[in-house]
Amino acid sequence: MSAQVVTRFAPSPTGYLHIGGGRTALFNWLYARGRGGKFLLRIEDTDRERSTPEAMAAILRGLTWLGLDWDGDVVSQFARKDRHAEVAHEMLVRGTAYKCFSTQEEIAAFRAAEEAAGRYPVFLSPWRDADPATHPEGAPYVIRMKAPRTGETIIDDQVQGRVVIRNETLDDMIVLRSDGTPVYMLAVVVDDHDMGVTHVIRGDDHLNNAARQQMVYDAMGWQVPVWAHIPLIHGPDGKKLSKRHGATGVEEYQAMGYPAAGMRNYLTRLGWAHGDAEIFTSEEAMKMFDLSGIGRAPARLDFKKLENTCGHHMAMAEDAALLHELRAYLAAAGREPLSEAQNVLMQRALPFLKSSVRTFPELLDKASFLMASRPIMQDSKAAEALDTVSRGILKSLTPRLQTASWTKEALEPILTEIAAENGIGFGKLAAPLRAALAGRTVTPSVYDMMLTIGREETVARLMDASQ
RNA sequence: GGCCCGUUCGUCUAUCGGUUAGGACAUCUGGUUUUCAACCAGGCAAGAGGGGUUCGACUCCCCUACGGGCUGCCA
Repeated sequence: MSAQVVTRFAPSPTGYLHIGGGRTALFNWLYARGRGGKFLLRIEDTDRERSTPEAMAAILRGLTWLGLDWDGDVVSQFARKDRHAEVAHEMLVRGTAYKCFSTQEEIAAFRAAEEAAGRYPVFLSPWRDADPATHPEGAPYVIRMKAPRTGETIIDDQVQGRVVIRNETLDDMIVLRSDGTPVYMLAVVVDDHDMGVTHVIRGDDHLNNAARQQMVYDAMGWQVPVWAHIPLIHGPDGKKLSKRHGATGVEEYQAMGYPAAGMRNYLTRLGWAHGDAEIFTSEEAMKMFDLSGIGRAPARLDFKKLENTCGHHMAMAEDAALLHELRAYLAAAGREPLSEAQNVLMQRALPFLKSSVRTFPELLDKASFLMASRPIMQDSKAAEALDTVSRGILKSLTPRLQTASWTKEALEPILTEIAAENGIGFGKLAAPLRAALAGRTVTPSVYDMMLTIGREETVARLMDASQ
């Protein structure tokens, strides 16, 4: 019987949810959900200077949009500071940590001297093995971990493999500051242990830190979690993803109109693979996802593929869910909401509209014929299609539409007949029809449009255009 | 500077010592079509460089180059 899997996502609330962070959260979610485990959320807000409630709210919004639900309450790391301090003092008792009275000036001087001598600037505290009797009374101190000076620390990473770090390159890191507050490196370990985290899946910028953290686990006699350090996401030019590449925040992608399911699929495949699987639902991804499928090289963002993936998910989506997400998009992008009438028409049009669009803006563009209201304004190309002859044809068409039953089967013969009577191909008839119905030359099928807006509106638009 | 990680088509990747190095996106060509898409068929396209190990290396080892990360009383 194996213990339940517990993963977590632990962002710092210093800004919006970064796309890389979103993917890290996604991997943790997928791994836990696919194994009946728990996915926890912890906010690393110990840096009081940079942490803001706005940032925390933005991160939660980002995760929610991505569809990543977490178990239990959000844990505040700052709120657990007493527990962290307690562990630091327990390390003191165990003899795996010590009080260090060195001032920052002394440390800086030590480092400068080491560097000048061409050695590693690793600080070696003179208080490491000092007799407590020699401790200065009432002087401020930090608690440092008594890290092994020799040998090596081995991180058995599920993605990076066996990483060996020589202990001499690591210093006795501070676990508790002189003001009694814990340092991140201690807080993560204590929190992960207390929360029962079994698998730590995070960015590989923490790979080196893992060695230090593992020392804390060892010092406390706690079980080390399974490590999985995933590569960061890069911009299209291969450099670290930053603002100049465009969108880096998850919420920006929502505002650009990418469907969340497509975003999840794309992000899952970015840096992870399972054979030739490309398009899949989250449920399928949960079944397939495993740590061994994660690549070791950083991946670049490719908007073309993102769009393509989103296109598949648009087509796969259920109409009701898609309509719901469309309205959420409109709100997120600050666009005008659908009117009652537009909502009804949209429901009718979604089945054929969704099959050929990638994003919500594209969907709305294809739906412009139902978003517009009379009189329909023609763009220049559409106006060209409405020459005198065409207007006459449209005019002769309207009486027949009045009596036809409103199905594609019934309309098709009427339109082909009209085209034949006028000695033109169907294509020549479709152009002015498009212009009259949508005001453009690029539109969905004329039948789909007519069926969507209905007989009355169709006839009215044709009459308008034939004037 | 030191330490750690990485490098297969333009991009995401498969391969886990023996393959015509496969798939997807993009791109190009053709087909279909009432327009744009979508769709269908096909084409182009890759193991960073150099040394080893081996009967045989994209796969294992070393060096170099390039990219990234860490090196804080930040997280």
